[in-house]
Amino acid sequence: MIDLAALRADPDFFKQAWAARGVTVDLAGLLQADEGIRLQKHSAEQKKAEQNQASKNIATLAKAGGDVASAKEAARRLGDEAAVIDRDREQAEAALHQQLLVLPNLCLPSVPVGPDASANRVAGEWGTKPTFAFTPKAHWDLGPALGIMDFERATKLSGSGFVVLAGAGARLARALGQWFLDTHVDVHGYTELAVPYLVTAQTMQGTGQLPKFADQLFACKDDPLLLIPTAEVPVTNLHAGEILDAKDLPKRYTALTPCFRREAGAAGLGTRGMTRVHQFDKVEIVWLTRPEHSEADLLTVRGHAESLLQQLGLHYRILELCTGDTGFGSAKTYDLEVWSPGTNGWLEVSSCSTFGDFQARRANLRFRAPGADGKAGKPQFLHTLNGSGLALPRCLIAVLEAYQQADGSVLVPPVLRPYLGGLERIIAR
RNA sequence: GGAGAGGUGGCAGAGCGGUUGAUCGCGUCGGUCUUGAAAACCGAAAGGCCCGAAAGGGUCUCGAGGGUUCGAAUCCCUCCCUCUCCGCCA
Repeated sequence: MIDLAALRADPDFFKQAWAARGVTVDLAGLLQADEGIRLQKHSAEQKKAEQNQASKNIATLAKAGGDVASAKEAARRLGDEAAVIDRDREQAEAALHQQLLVLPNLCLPSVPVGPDASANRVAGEWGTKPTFAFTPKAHWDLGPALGIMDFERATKLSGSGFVVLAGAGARLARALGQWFLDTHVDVHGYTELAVPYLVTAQTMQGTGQLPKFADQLFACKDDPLLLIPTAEVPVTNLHAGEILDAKDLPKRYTALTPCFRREAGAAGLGTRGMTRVHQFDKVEIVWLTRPEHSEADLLTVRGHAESLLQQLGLHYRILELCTGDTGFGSAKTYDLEVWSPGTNGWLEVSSCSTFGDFQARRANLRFRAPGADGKAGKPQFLHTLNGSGLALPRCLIAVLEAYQQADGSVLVPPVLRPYLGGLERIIAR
């Protein structure tokens, strides 16, 4: 949610920032609605102030034994008048609120301006593309051949867009998740959380999935709960409505959860294999931090995700998303894309973003820092960040394809072997 | 799912329908005292919004939403949550 007071103060700034994202907003309409609401609020409050005063007078008058009938009538009228104005105002406010909820965040000045993904900037590259003395296979051939990946039976169970992992494949996926989590906790210093996978609509609104992206969420039939599309949702909302102490910031959490995504609009999911599925596991890292640190913290988050890819020995590149490709709530995003030799393309395995105070406003995430005078300062919105660290299926794909051998077997990256009981090579069986 | 109890400020816990946005205590912060600390004493301290350059003024908030009333933390209704007991269950 954007700051309405800031919009009021400098509409042109917002207009330009939204234009950079390719969004046109009816600023005049917003400001007019805002102005009207504030006028209504003021006049209703004046009526209420008069009514409150009248009520006090009635109390003293009644104690003195006077006749209060006409005073009551006058007070009632004031109350009724205030109620009429309030009703109108509440309607206008709700309408304005709905408009604000679907407005995207502004990008930071450092974000490259551009219309779409073609304008994203490659901000770095690590490692080199592996070379093969044979033609490397794609994971959708490799996996089934090794007996560790079963698309047909998954379709039987759940329809298209699902996968069953078996044997060493299932264990390799689990190994990735465990190792990601352990690294974040033991090396990077995160606090691990195990969170609900079903959350309320309000929680979804806090991080920005609702109301705009309702068609991407799985919902329960008989309960008002929704399946999380990422751990970002429950983790970022963990402290919703709270005022945190500045000395407790930054809060740094990590969690491994399944992610459920309808991928509506991606006809047939658009891709073969398990690059895009309705359910996948992901380790997420989330920061709640002080506003002045958030842009620097974003690089730290990205670094934590990168270190995993480096230790896995996977070639990857860093994309700095342009204004037109930056997600709805994000102020700045880096994507990490890993090289997939089997498909000769890049796979997004991580997206690291700072949201500024956009989510904090929605979820009412605040902190209190000591003021200049040493006294407790006013509560203020904190900043939220998150990054995938990392998404499991595409890492699994990259590992299988990059570590495949001429005989169809796959070497296990050394860093994962302890999690696979020492297994060094996955062989068809 | 059934029965009962309850939801008040960081915590604990009062609160006849009328200066109660809220007693007291603990904790927190500032100060006095002290070499320093503790103790003691003094003092400060909820949040949102509106008007205002500011000073200040106003309004709303005692789980949420409605209702009764001139006036609701206090009365009524609905919902949510917590606790205890029972049932079911990984």
